[in-house]
Amino acid sequence: MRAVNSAGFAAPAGLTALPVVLAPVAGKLHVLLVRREEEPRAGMWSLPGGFMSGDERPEETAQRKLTEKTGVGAVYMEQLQTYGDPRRDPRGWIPSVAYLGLIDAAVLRERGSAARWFPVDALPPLAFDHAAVIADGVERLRGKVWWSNIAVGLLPEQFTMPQARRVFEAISGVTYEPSNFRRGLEQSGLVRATGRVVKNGPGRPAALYEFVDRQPAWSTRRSRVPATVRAAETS
Amino acid sequence: MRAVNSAGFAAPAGLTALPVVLAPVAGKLHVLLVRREEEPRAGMWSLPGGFMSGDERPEETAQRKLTEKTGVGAVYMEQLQTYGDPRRDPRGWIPSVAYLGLIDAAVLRERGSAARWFPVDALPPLAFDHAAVIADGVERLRGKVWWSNIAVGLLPEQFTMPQARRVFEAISGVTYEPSNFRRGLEQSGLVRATGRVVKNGPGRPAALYEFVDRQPAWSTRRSRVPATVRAAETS
DNA sequence: TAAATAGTGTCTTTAAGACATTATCGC
DNA sequence: GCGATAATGTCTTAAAGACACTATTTA
Repeated sequence: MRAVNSAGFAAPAGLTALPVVLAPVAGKLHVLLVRREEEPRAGMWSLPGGFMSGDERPEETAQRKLTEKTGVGAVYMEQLQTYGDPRRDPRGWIPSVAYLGLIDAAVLRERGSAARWFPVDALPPLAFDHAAVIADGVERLRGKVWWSNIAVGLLPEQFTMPQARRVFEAISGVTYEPSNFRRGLEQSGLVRATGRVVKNGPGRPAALYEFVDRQPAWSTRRSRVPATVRAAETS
Repeated sequence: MRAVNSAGFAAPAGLTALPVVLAPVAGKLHVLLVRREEEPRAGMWSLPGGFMSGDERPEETAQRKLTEKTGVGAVYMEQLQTYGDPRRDPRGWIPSVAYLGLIDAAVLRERGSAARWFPVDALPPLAFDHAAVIADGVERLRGKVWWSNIAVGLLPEQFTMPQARRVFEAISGVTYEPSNFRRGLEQSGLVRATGRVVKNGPGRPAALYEFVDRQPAWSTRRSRVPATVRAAETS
């Protein structure tokens, strides 16, 4: 499969959007996969990508493909990177622009769709280079979760500290000491108490928190802009 | 300008590589720009990009275009992101894959080429969305410089602490207290002393350091994988 | 009241910022 | 010796980890 544009330059045979949709399920980070219905690699598990059409922005394509194949949209979507090796797809030169999508796991429950959640540390054989793409998505999420409000995409509008803690634990794969977790998240400046509490069964009721910002934002905690505070004179 | 591939899908009219080449010059971070020779936007300053050919990997194209237009290659090159809005280029749907390139500023000295260094905080009017692309490159460099050995691309093989400090200061735009800078860089685990020293003029001779790793690597300092060390049991 | 869960307080260790002091060069 | 530059040491503050303790619910 080849393509040439009207000016004679080589052009890709197509451009695909490739959403890596992550969510914590049962305490572990999972990724959403679908079975490929067409050749090549028909029957294999893969990310729910698809061709871009050139009349919408790439993020829109990623969202649309996701919705078409799963019935839901992601709460959060950001670009990861582009995989453009000409030999990555046997059909020809087809670069993929990968996206990281996050979704409140409670929303999507594999409702008969072709999509299924797999733990990111126990993936089935995957088509193309999708295993590497997933690894990049997981790394991005782990790297940002404490420094940005990216977890907006994984928690309900209001949540308790233990709830947030379980989500963070699923993401990073470590166990947080509850009081230190609380202190860390409060000092991040990303969340605030709503004043409300919820009671679930026995135990002290939990206070409800919410994100200060639901648009992408960074923690107020210095992300290594240390140095003597005397900023270099901006000449 | 349009393109259609042999399977009938819409395809981009072309795919360009867009290197954002940064280097500290005279204590300030600069970016390498060229004058556009062709329409559209002929005569405007722009990043030294060019069309990918489909027979090389995108990073190779970025390096090649850079070398063609400036006579030198970057020491370090990593992908930033892809700008794929169909309306970003008046010629048609032409996504650009942006790369961050780093170079030892001493190497390239605008040797009559069409390329020129501009301070990143005093850019001329730029073609297309290149101003935003440069901003993304600068942000990536600033965000990584303390946490990875990305500065390998900006320093000679062996360097002194004051030398490294000046580079870091140019990147971040702040002034570091020398002894704290030294401690921070040493504790990063990224560099080691070679045992050699250099004398330049008056003053105590400076010890030479080198990067432990010249391939991309992360600082050993915890990048917020805090939590109780008892990692969650990997089941 | 006991078990369960949430939240508070505090002690210790480590990293970061400020700054004084010492070391080694050219002249 | 003196000025210049590099390197070391130390005091203070703030963040991170461990852990004991208190609070509020259901049964």
